Amino acid sequence: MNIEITLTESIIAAIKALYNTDYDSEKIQLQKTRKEFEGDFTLVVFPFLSLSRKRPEETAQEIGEFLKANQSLISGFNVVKGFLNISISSAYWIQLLNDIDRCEKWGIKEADENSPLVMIEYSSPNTNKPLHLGHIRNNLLGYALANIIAANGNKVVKTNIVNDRGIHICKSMLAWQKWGNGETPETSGKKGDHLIGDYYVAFDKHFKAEIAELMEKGMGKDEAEAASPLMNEAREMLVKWEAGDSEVRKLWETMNGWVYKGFDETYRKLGVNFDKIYYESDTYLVGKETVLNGLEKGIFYRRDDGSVWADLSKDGLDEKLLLRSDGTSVYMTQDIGTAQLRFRDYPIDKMVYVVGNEQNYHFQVLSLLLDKLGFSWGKGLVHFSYGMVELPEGKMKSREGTVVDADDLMEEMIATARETSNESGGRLNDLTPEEADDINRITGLGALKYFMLKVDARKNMLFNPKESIDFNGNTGPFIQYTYARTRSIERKADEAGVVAESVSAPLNISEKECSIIRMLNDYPAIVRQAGSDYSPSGIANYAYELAKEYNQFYHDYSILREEESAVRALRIQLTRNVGKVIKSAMGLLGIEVPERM
RNA sequence: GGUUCCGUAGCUCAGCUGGAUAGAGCAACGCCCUUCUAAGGCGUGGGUCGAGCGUUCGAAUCGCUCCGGAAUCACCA
Repeated sequence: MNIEITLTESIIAAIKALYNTDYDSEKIQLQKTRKEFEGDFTLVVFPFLSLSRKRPEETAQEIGEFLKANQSLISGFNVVKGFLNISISSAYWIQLLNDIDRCEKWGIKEADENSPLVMIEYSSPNTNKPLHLGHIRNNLLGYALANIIAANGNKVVKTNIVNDRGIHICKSMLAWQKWGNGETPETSGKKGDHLIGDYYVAFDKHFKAEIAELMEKGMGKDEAEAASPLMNEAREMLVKWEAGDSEVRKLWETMNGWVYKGFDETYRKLGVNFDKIYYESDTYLVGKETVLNGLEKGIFYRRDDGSVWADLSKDGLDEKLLLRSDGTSVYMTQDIGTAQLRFRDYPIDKMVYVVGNEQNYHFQVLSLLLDKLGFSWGKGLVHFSYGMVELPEGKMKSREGTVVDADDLMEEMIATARETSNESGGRLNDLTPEEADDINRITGLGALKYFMLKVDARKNMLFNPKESIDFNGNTGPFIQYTYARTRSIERKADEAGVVAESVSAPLNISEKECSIIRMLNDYPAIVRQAGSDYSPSGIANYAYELAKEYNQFYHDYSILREEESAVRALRIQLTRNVGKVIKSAMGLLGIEVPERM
């Protein structure tokens, strides 16, 4: 039984007995007592003044006395102004710790056959360049969110829609044909996605040179862009692709294959994965079909020039183009097609799209369109909208070469972790190089992941490379370090043969221990909250708070050397459960924790 | 211009279903490694919570109006 619910019920009983009034449990304001006051929970009594017709202090006092007399869990209370601070007995907290200890997965609710199915789309890369910092935020958020939703008792399908067709990939293909001399990932030693990215850049370079040349000859900018032979060639290639030209298709398949191999490596390193991958080349035609279907049903309308539109003015939005006058599809059409295919493949109850906030409007429209087309989850789709990642110099711009590459960044983080562990006394020296590498990989990536996840996803965030590599303070490695300590203590306790299976009252526990148990008690609610708010940052900040609290405890109290065996057992048990919860919370975020570091 | 989001310490961020003296980390300064991992702990300084008005016993939190910043409003994706 949850302690807060029990207390709330007691309070309602007290109000009934003292003031003969039925009070709604929703309106009871029970909160955790602030650190500087004594007690565990605080009842705000201001709302009861009109019932008691007494001053705040007196009201709090009489409610406190009633509670103390009628609820055995309450060991005492004190009154400060209109605040009634209630202390819960040590016996209860010890019992709770035992319960948590026995529980396999504290705070995690597993799905069963009847659980709703949530599909979550994230990553969604283009195949013409490697993943960058913005994708990292997307991938980490998407993966963490999937874990959090699953931990709240939902079936989860992680999906990725790959943008594998369009003018962008034709540009890379064309550049490779012209200047590649048959270069492959094998011959060049480059990762496939980087190789293709290089040709995309090459195209842009030559294209710009062409424009400059044409403008020198007296053309305007738009005119020059339209006349560019290079761009026209790319467009021709796209037309050939759409027509199914075998040569173009073959090249497309080869080059995309290189890119996928590169992406797979990046995803593996980052620790994210997918259950089902969709390709835009498979979905864009379905989208067209679905839109034409909608047109027949009168959901959409056709203009004189042949283009197809949705009128959303009744929903407070504008009109939206769905098919161009030449019959080709636009972004929105493709998303509709992808939705159609997904719905065929899975009994989706809820759809979550992890996509940047620059597309807020797009998803508002998509939600309405899917609803009109009869998708049951259309209206309630969640656009998990996250802010952009900015650099100290400003925004990332590929043209200005300020893009932070995902692979490079991960390598840099791991290298810095290696340096840091060497500097701090060579603490990994007794391990094999492979073991040490693994720990450096875990902490380096942990620093990166935690840095990205601790910030409220909605906000634009500043990524300062120097600061992110700092492993002090509110960082992933700090939490990992705390975990490594708890594991170390457990190992030592095992060696010494100390048994800490169960602890029983009577035992007076210190305020610090009590405070940590209270934090462990909060974990299920934190997971629930993160699930309903779609907020990985809530879990991240909780993990930090818990780690910090334990670190202070670690410094202030001896754990293994406490003479009294019951106290020692309690502290080891506490340590074990802090470790368990940290590992669980970090696991939800997709961050590994090392056994030592 | 319309819509949406953001504005909290020098910097990066928590806190936001209204509650007590607004919290961390970084940066600065001073302590603490013969004691379970110093990637640590303790302490000092630093704030008109963008501004104003309103609701309330009580506002960083809710409402309105401004001011600043971002995104979006393409037959681009």
